[in-house]
Amino acid sequence: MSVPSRKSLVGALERTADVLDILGEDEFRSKAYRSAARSLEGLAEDTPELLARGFAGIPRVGKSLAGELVAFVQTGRLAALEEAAAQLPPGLLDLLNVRGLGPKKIRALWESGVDSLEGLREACVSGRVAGLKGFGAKSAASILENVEFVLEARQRQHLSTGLDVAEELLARLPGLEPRLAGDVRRGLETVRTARVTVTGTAQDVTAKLAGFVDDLAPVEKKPVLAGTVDGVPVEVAYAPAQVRGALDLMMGGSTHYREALRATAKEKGFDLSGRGLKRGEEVLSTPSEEDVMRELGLPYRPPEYREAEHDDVWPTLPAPQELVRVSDLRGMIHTHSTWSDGTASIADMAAQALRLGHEFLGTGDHSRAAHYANGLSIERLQAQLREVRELQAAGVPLVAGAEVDILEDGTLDYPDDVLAELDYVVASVHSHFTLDSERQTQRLVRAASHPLVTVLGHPTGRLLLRRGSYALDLDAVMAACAAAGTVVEINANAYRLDVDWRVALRWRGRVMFAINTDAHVLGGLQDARYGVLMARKAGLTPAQVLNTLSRQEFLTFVQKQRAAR
DNA sequence: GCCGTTTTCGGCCCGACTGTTTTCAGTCG
Repeated sequence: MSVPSRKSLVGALERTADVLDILGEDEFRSKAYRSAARSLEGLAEDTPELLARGFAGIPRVGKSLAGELVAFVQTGRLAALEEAAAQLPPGLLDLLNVRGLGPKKIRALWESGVDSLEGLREACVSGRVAGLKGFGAKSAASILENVEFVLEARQRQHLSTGLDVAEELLARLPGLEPRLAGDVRRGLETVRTARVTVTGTAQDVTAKLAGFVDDLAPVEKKPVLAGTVDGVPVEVAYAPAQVRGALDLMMGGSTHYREALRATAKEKGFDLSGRGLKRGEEVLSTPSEEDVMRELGLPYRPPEYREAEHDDVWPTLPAPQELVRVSDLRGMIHTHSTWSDGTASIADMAAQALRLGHEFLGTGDHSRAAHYANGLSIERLQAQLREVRELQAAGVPLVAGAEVDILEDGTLDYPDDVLAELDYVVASVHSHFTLDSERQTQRLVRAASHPLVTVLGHPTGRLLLRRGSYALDLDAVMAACAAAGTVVEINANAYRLDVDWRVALRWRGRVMFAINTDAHVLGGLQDARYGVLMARKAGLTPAQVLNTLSRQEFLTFVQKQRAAR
């Protein structure tokens, strides 16, 4: 049995909290599990180091939980979770993903006979939900809509999840030249399957993955083995070296691109499939994707640009080697600390950013309206500012900022004279998600046009696989950013990836973007990777990304931006 | 379940919104 990653420990603790909530246990007990999960998430060490010290000395993890975690690592079972989960139908926890449903409502639904998403959909349609105590026609309609969203989303994973699994596969397939394929290779924001390709045979793959991939089995008529890892669908496609190029192309997706390429090949008298490029009965030698394209007389299209949205524009976009990379990011701006709802101090966040090879950190804690996130009053903001200036004097490369709430009317949560003291300002929406499109648009346009706003944070508020954008004319907001010289955030958190890369692709060259992690924990700074993948799909070069500037250049940029307004 | 501590047990983030109620429970950020 493999050692569970720290991420799966976090997942197990969160799941325990969810189950306890639905069972109606002491809410503070479940909160303890949840805050222990947050605490583990924020650590830099992984499971072996934590096990070595018996999970001792971790904030919010006491003797009892430390013991449970040790047992979990050793046996793969979390006693508290198994005991609690045994009392629930297995499909019931999926209801937690439905917006508007919390533990209490889920319990009520369960008591009325609902035990799965499908059951809930049926109960909404039949009118049973609307008749339940505490529910009504409006909530039944909204629940139905959200259930459909979740049922659709259930087919997909966040990019971070898919990449974690796919990279674990790569590590377990040494000697077979393993490479990423499919959605994870193209860096799509959500993925259906964690897919890799190898040079070899089904036997080679099986020998290396037995015991790691569950239910590993051949896919009919394809050179592919499929299974699951932690419930995530995986596929490993294999081919001899001579046809590896065709395999990589065909397993590289998207479906749209693959089908178009097959059709073009057919027109030219070829047959292209995962088993190779054929002309008549002859299988052509195509060890690489480039070889296939050369035989077909077609230009090579980089994986980043293989979505339908790229069809008309990709030849005009920069070559992959010109696109922004993680190593181009010099500043990690829009980050949180213990001053608001982060788990690490400013000094620790800065040290971590430097360890990761970046040059400076920008603070960006929540403003006073964000009570739930321990948002900073003006007095606390100014105290934080003093701490930042002291750290700067001690040589820590920082810039001082804040993530300031955009209020309902589009004004900001701090007065201008306070904002002016900051080195930069990120303005974000965290409330009033349900305004109609016209008011929401006016609100964001007003904020984006504010003379002291540097960056518009996560512009649509979407949470991938959970909820879409609030109602909004996004192009009107982007136009306002272009007019005011306001930078648009590509929030790199794998659950947001907001603004969408398709929008960035469309507005590329007209507005500047910032790839921001919005990190609340030390490990969150590494999410920059996902934002970079989005920026690459949008065809962005370092010059189009604000935080590729040095600290001094960044400060100069903000000064010029303010002066121009 | 964790924490801080008056070292044994009480407190644990909180205001706004929604849809249901008929004064509020549940959810969200």
